[in-house]
Amino acid sequence: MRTNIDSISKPALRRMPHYLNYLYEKKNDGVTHISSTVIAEELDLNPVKVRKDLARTGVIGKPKTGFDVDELILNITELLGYNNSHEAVLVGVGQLGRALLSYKGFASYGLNIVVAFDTDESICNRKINGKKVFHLSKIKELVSRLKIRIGVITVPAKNAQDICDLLIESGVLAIWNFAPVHLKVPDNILVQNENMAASLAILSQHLKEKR
Amino acid sequence: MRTNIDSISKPALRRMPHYLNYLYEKKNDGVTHISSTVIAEELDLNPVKVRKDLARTGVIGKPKTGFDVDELILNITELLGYNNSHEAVLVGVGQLGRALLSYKGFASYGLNIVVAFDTDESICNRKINGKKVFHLSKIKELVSRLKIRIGVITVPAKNAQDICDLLIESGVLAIWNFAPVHLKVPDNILVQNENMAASLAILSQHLKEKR
DNA sequence: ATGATATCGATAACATATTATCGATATCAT
DNA sequence: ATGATATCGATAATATGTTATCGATATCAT
Repeated sequence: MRTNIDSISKPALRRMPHYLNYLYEKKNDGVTHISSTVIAEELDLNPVKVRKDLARTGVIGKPKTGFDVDELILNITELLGYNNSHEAVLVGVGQLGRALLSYKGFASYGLNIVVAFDTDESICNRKINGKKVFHLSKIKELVSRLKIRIGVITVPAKNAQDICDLLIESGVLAIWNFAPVHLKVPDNILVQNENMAASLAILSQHLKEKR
Repeated sequence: MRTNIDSISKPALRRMPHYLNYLYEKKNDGVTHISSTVIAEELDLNPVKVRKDLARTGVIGKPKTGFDVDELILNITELLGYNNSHEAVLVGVGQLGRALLSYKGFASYGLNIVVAFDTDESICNRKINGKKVFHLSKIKELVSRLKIRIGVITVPAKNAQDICDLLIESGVLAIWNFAPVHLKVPDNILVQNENMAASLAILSQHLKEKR
């Protein structure tokens, strides 16, 4: 059994950003302390689960008062690595790629897409939201020189594996994959699939059950 | 204990589109039969898990031969409701909204975004990818008249709850939420959060563990 | 035909995640 | 000060999801 002190379950980790959003809202409303009960209520979670998650951040709550909002925000932000921002590159400047490049919100999540790549000459050497688009042939040189660790894949399914390989060759350690394919990678590389189809499956199932 | 014959776990459901993609690839390569072992190998899953998932589709495999690819494709497609397409509306025609409107791929997932809404007059009454953008004030009338059941929310966080309420009032049963907030909804309504921040959390954690 | 083998499908063991229970403690009202 | 109460945090119970085991069966080679 691996009881790493630093290990945190993926489900728990995925909940953290939710807590953070919620806490920011509350802080904005002038709230300084909040109980796990209330959080659970408003986020439709089990209070015990919330307490467990929050305990994981190292913040300790006070009976009758709850947790210090600022302290929670600080620790969750730290835990999620939103402070020390990660630089990333994006490959595939289609509609979706463009949307992600234009999205200002990633900064607050500690992600900073610094450059993009595409094979289409007509898009290259432009800027989108201040980020320059290079031809794919430049990727290895740039990624390794800039020591980029995250690659975002927004190319068509059929090209995704090749791009993935290229990214890993260039030194990328984690891949955010928007292409609907399973990517083959070495053990030490993480692939996070952004899985629209899977979400749709759940929506569709819900509608089926309603009928 | 609820042992509904029709119930399928969410994790399993989320895996289904993966199988489907993979099976299409294989079919394309001329493969007619495939074993759970091979699928598991290539998708980095446990073979038993694959068998369980496939069993859930109703297809029965043959020892030594494996499962019939066409049959699997058919049944999974059915299970996921990709045949009887669901019509949806999208609210919030910003960068992301536009990208989703332009994405042709949803059709094959049984999702059809038919119209979009926004409050910005300057975007209204145009078409994006053949889908007309209406002013938000028209939403209730249109959604209820067209009997739309799915709403896609791509508005800023602060407006999301209001839009959500509006959609539900108009008769929507399932919501695909891209705004980073927790939406409060009645029990019978499903919210599927597309959770970029959560995915980023996992990426970031991986990088932290590498260091 | 017969035996070897790949594969299935069912059951059981295990791991993980969620929920329930309960004693301890800080705050608040009296 | 004192007692009532909300809340925490630890431990236990449950549920869910994953993995292992194993007998049964269809195919293939001899």
